[in-house]
Amino acid sequence: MVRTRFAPSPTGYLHIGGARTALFNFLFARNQGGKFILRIEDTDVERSTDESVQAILDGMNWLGLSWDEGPFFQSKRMDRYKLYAERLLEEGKAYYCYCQPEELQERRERALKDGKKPTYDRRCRERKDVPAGLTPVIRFKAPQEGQTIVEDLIKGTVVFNNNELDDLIIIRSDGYPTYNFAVVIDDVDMAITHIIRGDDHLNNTPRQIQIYNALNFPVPKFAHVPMILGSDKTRLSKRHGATSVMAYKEMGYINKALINYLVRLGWSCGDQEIFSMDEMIEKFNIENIGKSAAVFNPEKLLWLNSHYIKTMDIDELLEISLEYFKRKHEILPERDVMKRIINSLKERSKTLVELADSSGVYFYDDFDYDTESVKKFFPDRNSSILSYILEQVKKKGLADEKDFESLVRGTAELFGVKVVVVAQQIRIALSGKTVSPSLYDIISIIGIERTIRRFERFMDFLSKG
RNA sequence: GGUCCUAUCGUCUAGCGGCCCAGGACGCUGCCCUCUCACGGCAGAAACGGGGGUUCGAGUCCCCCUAGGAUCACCA
Repeated sequence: MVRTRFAPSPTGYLHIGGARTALFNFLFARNQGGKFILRIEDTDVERSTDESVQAILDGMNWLGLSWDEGPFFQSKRMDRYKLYAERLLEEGKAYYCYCQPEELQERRERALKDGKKPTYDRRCRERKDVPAGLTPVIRFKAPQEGQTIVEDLIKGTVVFNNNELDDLIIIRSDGYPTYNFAVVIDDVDMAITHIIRGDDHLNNTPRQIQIYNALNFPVPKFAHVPMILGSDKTRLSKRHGATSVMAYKEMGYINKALINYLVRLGWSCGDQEIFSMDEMIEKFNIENIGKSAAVFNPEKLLWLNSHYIKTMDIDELLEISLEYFKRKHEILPERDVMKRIINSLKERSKTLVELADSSGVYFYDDFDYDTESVKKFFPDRNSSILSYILEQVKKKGLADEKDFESLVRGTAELFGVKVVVVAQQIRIALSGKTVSPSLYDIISIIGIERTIRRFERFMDFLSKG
């Protein structure tokens, strides 16, 4: 049975890179009929916060990445790490080290200055005495000869010389385990079969394999996925814009669009660009994950978002866009009117924020008139075309869109002007601008009464010069 | 600096020795559609980092160079 995991440290929100790692783990588990486990790596007491834990959970939930087990917390598993550290100690595979952080730091810097490798010199390895007043750390006795080989599902076979790897600390002086140790114990306890994570961990992998070996644990399969880079090809960070998953929700992105964007960043399935969650699960595989880093491209994400806005079921679109409309307007019309509003706006909105922002024309009757537009389409402030149309509407009403169109065309012909001119004059009267949704959409949604009022208000405005 | 990873249009990518004078997508440009803005449709510009091999044949395999990235903590 395949078991994968996502193991973030709660030192901030769920970011784009983490979300993609989580997604790949999720998809692989689902594709294989396995389990997806969530684990919080909070052994760094200084930097871990409860808010971050919540932020990560929120992000996962919004993206729809549901986990089967957990969340497990490393901070609640201290006895497990202690147990195995002691076992290594007993078997002579680990030892106490009394070197203090300051002196280690100093030695590292000196080595670096002399152009040497800044590795730990193993000086406490054979130490027998117990210095008073010093709390020790526990170090892993790493093999000094031979090689450690990582068989990576994405990168292939990667060979590390053991003399490159030093005796890493597995238990800190405060009793907390370090990452490379805790991660091994956890993955074994949770029976993880496939470790899919960012390739910034590739260099850690041989150390972890050595610990698996020392403890006689079976080594899981590794798949190191390439990083996500910013537009300047450096690691994606705040400098490149929003990196928090929830910030994208704030900006009006749809979870499905973000997921869809993320899955295609580093993974492909022929020429297919659009994937539903079910399709992703069905088609996802590790073989088609690329080997090189990918640059995050906000334009493509925006395109996907607008695609989902355009093609999404209207009821669903209404549901998810409601909160954005509520942010913008005190009261909202009833459901079916909202649907018509959204339908008229969705073709020209790339985000849900844009969708809500562009809805003003349906909500307010007391808008300002854009001076440039008025100047352009009413150079002598003549409202005769509008008053003719108003007259016709009052007399005959408007049956449907066809009716409206023939009225506009008929009017254009009658006054000897282009259809565009008539349309734009109406548009300005109805919206104050030269850009708006389709005229008949506006008229039919706000109703004939408000349409007439807007006409009269504008003609009044014109006459006052 | 050591170690490790990577290298096809600006970007995401297809390509797993001949189907490639390299395909798709975003973006860009032009045209069409059109009551504006959009949507949509059509067309176009745009790439195998460089050098050596292997082979009848290389974007595809090997080596070197170059360029990016990652990592070298009592962070994860």
